[in-house]
Amino acid sequence: MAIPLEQRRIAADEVRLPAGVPLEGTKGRILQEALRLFAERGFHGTSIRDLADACGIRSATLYAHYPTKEHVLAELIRIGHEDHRDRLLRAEGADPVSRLRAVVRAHVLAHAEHPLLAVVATNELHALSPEMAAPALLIRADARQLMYDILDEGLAQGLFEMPDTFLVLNAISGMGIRVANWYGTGVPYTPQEIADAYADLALRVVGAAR
Amino acid sequence: MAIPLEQRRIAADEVRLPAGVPLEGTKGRILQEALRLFAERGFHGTSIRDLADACGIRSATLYAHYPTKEHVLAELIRIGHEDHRDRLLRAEGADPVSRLRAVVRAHVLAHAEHPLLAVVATNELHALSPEMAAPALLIRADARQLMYDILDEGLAQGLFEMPDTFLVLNAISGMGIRVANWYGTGVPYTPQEIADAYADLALRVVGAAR
DNA sequence: GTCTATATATCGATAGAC
DNA sequence: GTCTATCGATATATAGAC
Repeated sequence: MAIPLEQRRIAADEVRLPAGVPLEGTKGRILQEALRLFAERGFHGTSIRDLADACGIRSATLYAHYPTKEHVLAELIRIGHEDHRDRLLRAEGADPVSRLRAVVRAHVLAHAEHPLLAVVATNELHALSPEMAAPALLIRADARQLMYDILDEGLAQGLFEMPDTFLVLNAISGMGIRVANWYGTGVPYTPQEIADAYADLALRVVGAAR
Repeated sequence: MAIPLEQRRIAADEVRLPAGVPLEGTKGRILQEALRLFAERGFHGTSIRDLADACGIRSATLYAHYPTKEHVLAELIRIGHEDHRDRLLRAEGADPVSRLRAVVRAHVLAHAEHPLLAVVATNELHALSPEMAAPALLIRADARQLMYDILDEGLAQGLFEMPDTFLVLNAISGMGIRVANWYGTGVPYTPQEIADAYADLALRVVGAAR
């Protein structure tokens, strides 16, 4: 029986990876099918044979491309975190208001344009060994600091008016993260529209004078 | 090796269930250990032997209390959704502004006071069969409608000013859901303080005149 | 209700032929 | 690089004694 849309971890169907990720050949196929299955069922809910079946190969063939199942997950999580980081680093603005707008847009776009990847990166990190998870944790810490800097600067310049930086950062971050879960089939907005709307909401949250 | 805090799915440590849930005896012990393990590692990442070991019993003994592992998860998800629903139903207010404040407070409190339960209810629903997931889906739909009604009424009365009800609802809902992931050890706020702060943020998000 | 013992299926991963 | 075949470990769940 098909799982109802509301029960799924993700509303999106389309399997998509950021530009530059090699999709050719069996290795690319494995990565895409792993993305779909890990997003839908989780890492531990997907067997090596589920993955091989989805790729149209035998399970032993997987090991010609990846040393273990965990390495496939680690690769997806690396791609997801690097894509998110690169988007944030490209987000620029002349002042805290426009910087916050740009960063929130980038954050939301990452989750709306690659929802499966974002769900895996967010929700399956715990399945990695601490050694394999470490690079993603560094990227996360940088992203967090980047957002803190914007909020602090907006406060210092008297542009923002917030009850608490920590809580506001978590609120803005969290509402973007959840986009990956609900954006997909049947949602009548483009990722750009959602990003724009959420950037406006973030500016309200920080109390930016408008 | 212990998993670093930042890699965990949850920051909270304390295993707690809502008032009224029976905790006595082996059955209560199983429920509490399952809550801890399913929140930390996920349903598919927890074996029946992991659970039995945590309870200090043999795996066969589990089946004297629950017919399958899935039934243990279903029970936790039922408790989580019913607690959340009951909190929302108790949230009252004379006008849309105070109703929204009360509902957001209740939503956030549910996630901050029972973060493990909320993480399991939110993130492991997909692991249930559609039949066992159905009751939770009904409760979710009701909660969503309840929030929609408040936003619509606030708009109709000219108290709120929003770009889009759907996006705003998802934003407010999402920032509360994520509280379950980050609230816990080392966070220097009480659930009440977070709930109050997030209620203020939600009022900013809906553009409530203040 | 809890145990020992085990049935049966599936797990991740490997060996070796082609 | 892909296959067939299989290893050894582990999965969920059950049978039957106490």
